[in-house]
Amino acid sequence: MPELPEVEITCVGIAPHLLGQQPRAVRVRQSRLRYPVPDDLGVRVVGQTVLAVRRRAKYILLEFAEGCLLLHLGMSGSLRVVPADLPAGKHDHFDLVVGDQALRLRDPRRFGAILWLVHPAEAHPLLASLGREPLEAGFDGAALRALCRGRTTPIKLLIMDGHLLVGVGNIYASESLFRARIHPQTPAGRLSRQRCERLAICIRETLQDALAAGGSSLRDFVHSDGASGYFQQQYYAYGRDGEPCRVCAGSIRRIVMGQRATFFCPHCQRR
DNA sequence: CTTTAAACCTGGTCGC
DNA sequence: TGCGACCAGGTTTAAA
Repeated sequence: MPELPEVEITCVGIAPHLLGQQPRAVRVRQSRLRYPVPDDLGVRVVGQTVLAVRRRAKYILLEFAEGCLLLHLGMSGSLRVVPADLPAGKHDHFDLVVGDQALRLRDPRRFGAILWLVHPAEAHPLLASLGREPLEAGFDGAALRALCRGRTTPIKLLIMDGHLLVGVGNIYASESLFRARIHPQTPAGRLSRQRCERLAICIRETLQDALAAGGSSLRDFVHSDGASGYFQQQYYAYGRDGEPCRVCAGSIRRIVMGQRATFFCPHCQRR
Protein backbone atom coordinates (compact mmCIF):
# COMPACT_ATOMS: atom_id res chain seq x y z
CA MET A 1 0.00 0.00 0.00
CA PRO A 2 0.79 3.57 -0.08
CA GLU A 3 3.37 4.95 2.26
CA LEU A 4 3.24 8.48 3.61
CA PRO A 5 3.65 10.32 0.29
CA GLU A 6 0.89 8.36 -1.43
CA VAL A 7 -1.47 8.83 1.50
CA GLU A 8 -0.68 12.53 1.61
CA ILE A 9 -1.32 12.90 -2.10
CA THR A 10 -4.57 11.01 -1.78
CA CYS A 11 -5.57 13.25 1.08
CA VAL A 12 -4.81 16.42 -0.82
CA GLY A 13 -6.49 14.99 -3.91
CA ILE A 14 -9.80 14.15 -2.28
CA ALA A 15 -10.05 17.11 0.07
CA PRO A 16 -11.49 19.65 -2.39
CA HIS A 17 -14.27 17.21 -3.28
CA LEU A 18 -15.28 16.76 0.34
CA LEU A 19 -14.55 19.91 2.31
CA GLY A 20 -17.72 21.67 3.43
CA GLN A 21 -19.87 19.02 1.80
CA GLN A 22 -22.56 16.92 3.44
CA PRO A 23 -22.59 13.23 2.48
CA ARG A 24 -26.01 12.03 1.42
CA ALA A 25 -25.33 8.32 1.69
CA VAL A 26 -22.78 5.65 2.44
CA ARG A 27 -22.63 2.37 0.59
CA VAL A 28 -20.91 -0.56 2.21
CA ARG A 29 -20.57 -3.45 -0.21
CA GLN A 30 -18.03 -5.41 1.81
CA SER A 31 -17.86 -4.78 5.54
CA ARG A 32 -15.14 -7.32 6.22
CA LEU A 33 -12.02 -5.18 6.01
CA ARG A 34 -9.24 -5.18 8.57
CA TYR A 35 -11.91 -4.37 11.14
CA PRO A 36 -15.62 -4.72 10.52
CA VAL A 37 -16.98 -1.54 8.99
CA PRO A 38 -19.34 0.00 11.57
CA ASP A 39 -22.95 -0.51 10.53
CA ASP A 40 -24.04 2.88 11.83
CA LEU A 41 -21.67 4.89 9.63
CA GLY A 42 -24.56 6.33 7.66
CA VAL A 43 -26.22 7.53 10.83
CA ARG A 44 -22.99 9.26 11.81
CA VAL A 45 -22.12 11.07 8.62
CA VAL A 46 -25.18 11.57 6.41
CA GLY A 47 -26.19 15.21 6.51
CA GLN A 48 -23.15 16.17 8.56
CA THR A 49 -20.57 18.62 7.25
CA VAL A 50 -17.02 17.61 6.41
CA LEU A 51 -15.05 20.15 8.43
CA ALA A 52 -11.55 18.98 7.58
CA VAL A 53 -9.64 16.34 5.65
CA ARG A 54 -6.28 15.50 7.11
CA ARG A 55 -3.63 12.83 7.40
CA ARG A 56 -2.02 11.36 10.51
CA ALA A 57 0.60 8.71 9.81
CA LYS A 58 -1.01 6.65 7.02
CA TYR A 59 -4.53 7.35 8.20
CA ILE A 60 -6.86 9.72 6.42
CA LEU A 61 -9.29 11.49 8.70
CA LEU A 62 -12.53 13.16 7.60
CA GLU A 63 -13.53 15.37 10.46
CA PHE A 64 -17.13 16.01 11.38
CA ALA A 65 -18.58 17.86 14.35
CA GLU A 66 -19.29 14.67 16.27
CA GLY A 67 -16.32 12.53 15.28
CA CYS A 68 -13.95 11.42 12.55
CA LEU A 69 -14.32 9.02 9.69
CA LEU A 70 -10.98 7.19 9.63
CA LEU A 71 -9.73 5.58 6.43
CA HIS A 72 -6.67 3.40 6.02
CA LEU A 73 -5.55 1.97 2.70
CA GLY A 74 -3.76 -1.10 3.97
CA MET A 75 -1.46 -2.72 1.42
CA SER A 76 -3.54 -2.39 -1.68
CA GLY A 77 -6.13 0.29 -1.06
CA SER A 78 -6.87 3.36 -3.10
CA LEU A 79 -9.40 6.16 -2.91
CA ARG A 80 -10.89 7.80 -5.94
CA VAL A 81 -13.54 10.37 -6.53
CA VAL A 82 -15.89 8.95 -9.14
CA PRO A 83 -19.35 9.74 -10.54
CA ALA A 84 -21.85 8.52 -7.96
CA ASP A 85 -23.57 6.26 -10.46
CA LEU A 86 -20.40 4.62 -11.76
CA PRO A 87 -20.85 0.85 -11.37
CA ALA A 88 -18.67 -0.56 -8.62
CA GLY A 89 -15.96 -3.05 -9.40
CA LYS A 90 -15.26 -6.28 -7.61
CA HIS A 91 -13.05 -4.70 -4.97
CA ASP A 92 -14.89 -1.41 -4.55
CA HIS A 93 -15.99 -1.95 -0.98
CA PHE A 94 -17.15 1.45 0.15
CA ASP A 95 -18.62 4.72 -1.15
CA LEU A 96 -19.17 8.01 0.58
CA VAL A 97 -21.71 9.73 -1.63
CA VAL A 98 -21.39 13.50 -1.88
CA GLY A 99 -23.66 15.20 -4.37
CA ASP A 100 -23.26 13.50 -7.74
CA GLN A 101 -19.86 12.12 -6.78
CA ALA A 102 -18.65 9.32 -4.58
CA LEU A 103 -15.45 8.83 -2.65
CA ARG A 104 -14.78 5.19 -3.48
CA LEU A 105 -12.48 2.82 -1.62
CA ARG A 106 -11.01 0.00 -3.66
CA ASP A 107 -8.93 -2.54 -1.79
CA PRO A 108 -8.34 -6.02 -3.24
CA ARG A 109 -6.51 -7.37 -0.22
CA ARG A 110 -8.86 -5.84 2.31
CA PHE A 111 -6.17 -4.83 4.77
CA GLY A 112 -7.62 -1.35 4.79
CA ALA A 113 -9.91 0.06 7.44
CA ILE A 114 -12.93 2.30 7.85
CA LEU A 115 -13.85 3.34 11.36
CA TRP A 116 -15.83 5.99 13.17
CA LEU A 117 -13.89 7.74 15.92
CA VAL A 118 -15.74 9.87 18.42
CA HIS A 119 -13.93 13.00 19.51
CA PRO A 120 -11.30 13.38 20.62
CA ALA A 121 -10.14 11.13 17.78
CA GLU A 122 -6.50 11.37 18.87
CA ALA A 123 -7.44 9.41 21.98
CA HIS A 124 -8.42 6.37 19.94
CA PRO A 125 -5.97 3.50 20.49
CA LEU A 126 -5.00 3.46 16.80
CA LEU A 127 -3.94 7.09 16.92
CA ALA A 128 -2.89 7.55 20.52
CA SER A 129 0.35 5.60 20.29
CA LEU A 130 1.55 6.87 16.94
CA GLY A 131 5.09 8.16 16.61
CA ARG A 132 6.45 11.36 15.14
CA GLU A 133 5.67 12.79 11.75
CA PRO A 134 8.93 12.87 9.79
CA LEU A 135 7.94 15.88 7.69
CA GLU A 136 6.87 17.93 10.65
CA ALA A 137 9.09 20.81 11.73
CA GLY A 138 11.23 19.60 14.59
CA PHE A 139 11.96 16.16 13.25
CA ASP A 140 15.71 16.42 12.96
CA GLY A 141 18.87 14.50 13.80
CA ALA A 142 18.46 15.15 17.51
CA ALA A 143 14.90 13.85 17.43
CA LEU A 144 15.92 10.72 15.57
CA ARG A 145 18.85 10.21 17.90
CA ALA A 146 16.52 10.37 20.86
CA LEU A 147 14.39 7.62 19.30
CA CYS A 148 17.48 5.49 18.71
CA ARG A 149 19.05 5.93 22.12
CA GLY A 150 19.62 2.71 23.96
CA ARG A 151 18.05 0.53 21.30
CA THR A 152 19.74 -2.46 19.74
CA THR A 153 17.07 -3.00 17.11
CA PRO A 154 18.34 -2.63 13.53
CA ILE A 155 17.88 0.90 12.23
CA LYS A 156 15.68 -0.22 9.35
CA LEU A 157 13.17 -1.77 11.73
CA LEU A 158 13.31 1.28 13.96
CA ILE A 159 12.43 3.79 11.26
CA MET A 160 9.54 1.54 10.21
CA ASP A 161 8.18 1.30 13.75
CA GLY A 162 5.03 3.38 13.71
CA HIS A 163 5.11 3.89 17.44
CA LEU A 164 8.35 5.83 17.03
CA LEU A 165 8.19 7.34 13.55
CA VAL A 166 5.25 7.21 11.17
CA GLY A 167 4.88 7.04 7.44
CA VAL A 168 8.11 5.29 6.48
CA GLY A 169 7.14 2.00 4.87
CA ASN A 170 9.16 -0.77 3.35
CA ILE A 171 10.13 0.99 0.14
CA TYR A 172 11.16 4.32 1.60
CA ALA A 173 12.97 2.69 4.51
CA SER A 174 15.39 1.02 2.10
CA GLU A 175 15.63 4.17 0.00
CA SER A 176 16.30 6.45 2.96
CA LEU A 177 19.05 4.20 4.28
CA PHE A 178 20.67 4.00 0.89
CA ARG A 179 20.77 7.78 0.65
CA ALA A 180 22.21 8.01 4.14
CA ARG A 181 24.73 5.28 3.32
CA ILE A 182 23.77 3.37 6.42
CA HIS A 183 23.58 -0.42 6.52
CA PRO A 184 20.02 -1.46 7.40
CA GLN A 185 21.19 -3.88 10.09
CA THR A 186 23.12 -1.27 12.06
CA PRO A 187 21.97 -1.28 15.69
CA ALA A 188 20.02 1.96 16.07
CA GLY A 189 21.67 2.97 19.32
CA ARG A 190 25.12 2.72 17.81
CA LEU A 191 24.58 5.40 15.18
CA SER A 192 26.69 8.47 15.70
CA ARG A 193 25.18 11.90 16.10
CA GLN A 194 26.33 12.76 12.58
CA ARG A 195 24.78 9.70 11.04
CA CYS A 196 21.48 10.35 12.83
CA GLU A 197 21.58 13.85 11.44
CA ARG A 198 22.19 12.56 7.94
CA LEU A 199 19.50 9.88 8.19
CA ALA A 200 16.89 12.32 9.42
CA ILE A 201 17.64 14.54 6.45
CA CYS A 202 17.59 11.59 4.05
CA ILE A 203 14.25 10.35 5.33
CA ARG A 204 12.75 13.77 4.78
CA GLU A 205 14.30 14.14 1.35
CA THR A 206 13.18 10.68 0.29
CA LEU A 207 9.59 11.39 1.29
CA GLN A 208 9.67 14.88 -0.18
CA ASP A 209 11.00 13.62 -3.49
CA ALA A 210 8.27 10.99 -3.64
CA LEU A 211 5.69 13.64 -2.88
CA ALA A 212 7.10 15.82 -5.61
CA ALA A 213 7.02 12.93 -8.04
CA GLY A 214 3.37 12.41 -7.25
CA GLY A 215 4.01 9.39 -5.12
CA SER A 216 5.69 6.26 -6.22
CA SER A 217 3.99 4.20 -8.78
CA LEU A 218 2.35 1.25 -7.16
CA ARG A 219 0.36 -1.54 -8.60
CA ASP A 220 -2.86 -0.80 -6.77
CA PHE A 221 -2.75 2.93 -6.39
CA VAL A 222 -4.66 5.30 -8.59
CA HIS A 223 -4.82 9.05 -8.33
CA SER A 224 -7.84 10.33 -6.48
CA ASP A 225 -9.28 12.05 -9.53
CA GLY A 226 -9.08 8.85 -11.49
CA ALA A 227 -6.07 9.71 -13.58
CA SER A 228 -3.72 6.86 -14.28
CA GLY A 229 -1.05 5.85 -11.81
CA TYR A 230 1.85 7.87 -10.66
CA PHE A 231 5.08 8.49 -12.42
CA GLN A 232 7.37 5.56 -11.72
CA GLN A 233 10.09 6.75 -9.43
CA GLN A 234 13.54 5.47 -9.96
CA TYR A 235 14.63 3.59 -6.89
CA TYR A 236 18.21 3.34 -5.74
CA ALA A 237 17.81 0.11 -3.84
CA TYR A 238 14.23 -1.11 -3.52
CA GLY A 239 13.44 -4.06 -5.75
CA ARG A 240 16.87 -4.00 -7.36
CA ASP A 241 18.31 -7.26 -6.05
CA GLY A 242 21.33 -8.23 -8.15
CA GLU A 243 21.24 -5.04 -10.19
CA PRO A 244 24.15 -2.59 -10.21
CA CYS A 245 24.25 0.13 -7.59
CA ARG A 246 23.65 3.48 -9.26
CA VAL A 247 26.55 4.96 -7.31
CA CYS A 248 29.30 2.32 -7.21
CA ALA A 249 28.04 -0.24 -9.76
CA GLY A 250 28.35 -2.98 -7.15
CA SER A 251 25.52 -5.47 -6.75
CA ILE A 252 22.43 -4.52 -4.74
CA ARG A 253 21.57 -7.20 -2.20
CA ARG A 254 18.25 -8.42 -0.88
CA ILE A 255 17.91 -9.68 2.66
CA VAL A 256 14.90 -10.24 4.90
CA MET A 257 14.41 -8.18 8.03
CA GLY A 258 11.32 -8.37 10.15
CA GLN A 259 9.69 -10.58 7.51
CA ARG A 260 10.14 -7.85 4.92
CA ALA A 261 12.39 -7.65 1.90
CA THR A 262 15.26 -5.24 2.46
CA PHE A 263 17.52 -3.89 -0.27
CA PHE A 264 20.90 -2.24 0.15
CA CYS A 265 24.31 -1.77 -1.37
CA PRO A 266 26.92 -3.60 0.72
CA HIS A 267 29.64 -1.34 -0.62
CA CYS A 268 27.99 2.06 -0.15
CA GLN A 269 26.11 1.31 3.04
CA ARG A 270 28.19 0.63 6.12
CA ARG A 271 27.40 -0.34 9.68
C1' DC B 1 10.10 -4.48 28.54
C1' DT B 2 11.93 -6.49 23.73
C1' DT B 3 11.89 -9.44 19.80
C1' DT B 4 9.82 -12.58 16.62
C1' DA B 5 6.38 -14.71 14.02
C1' DA B 6 1.66 -15.38 12.66
C1' DA B 7 -2.38 -13.51 11.02
C1' DC B 8 -5.55 -10.89 8.07
C1' DC B 9 -6.64 -11.29 2.10
C1' DT B 10 -6.34 -11.34 -3.05
C1' DG B 11 -3.87 -11.53 -7.11
C1' DG B 12 0.16 -11.52 -9.99
C1' DT B 13 4.30 -13.97 -11.48
C1' DC B 14 7.44 -17.76 -12.07
C1' DG B 15 8.94 -22.47 -12.64
C1' DC B 16 7.65 -27.06 -13.83
C1' DT C 1 -2.84 -24.44 -19.87
C1' DG C 2 -2.69 -25.73 -15.14
C1' DC C 3 -0.95 -25.73 -10.61
C1' DG C 4 1.67 -24.91 -6.66
C1' DA C 5 5.00 -21.89 -4.51
C1' DC C 6 6.20 -17.50 -3.57
C1' DC C 7 5.82 -12.61 -3.55
C1' DA C 8 3.56 -7.92 -2.62
C1' DG C 9 3.39 -1.07 -0.43
C1' DG C 10 0.74 -2.54 6.59
C1' DT C 11 -0.17 -3.24 11.17
C1' DT C 12 -2.03 -5.66 15.11
C1' DT C 13 -1.79 -9.49 18.15
C1' DA C 14 0.12 -13.22 20.52
C1' DA C 15 3.89 -15.83 21.89
C1' DA C 16 8.54 -16.40 23.49
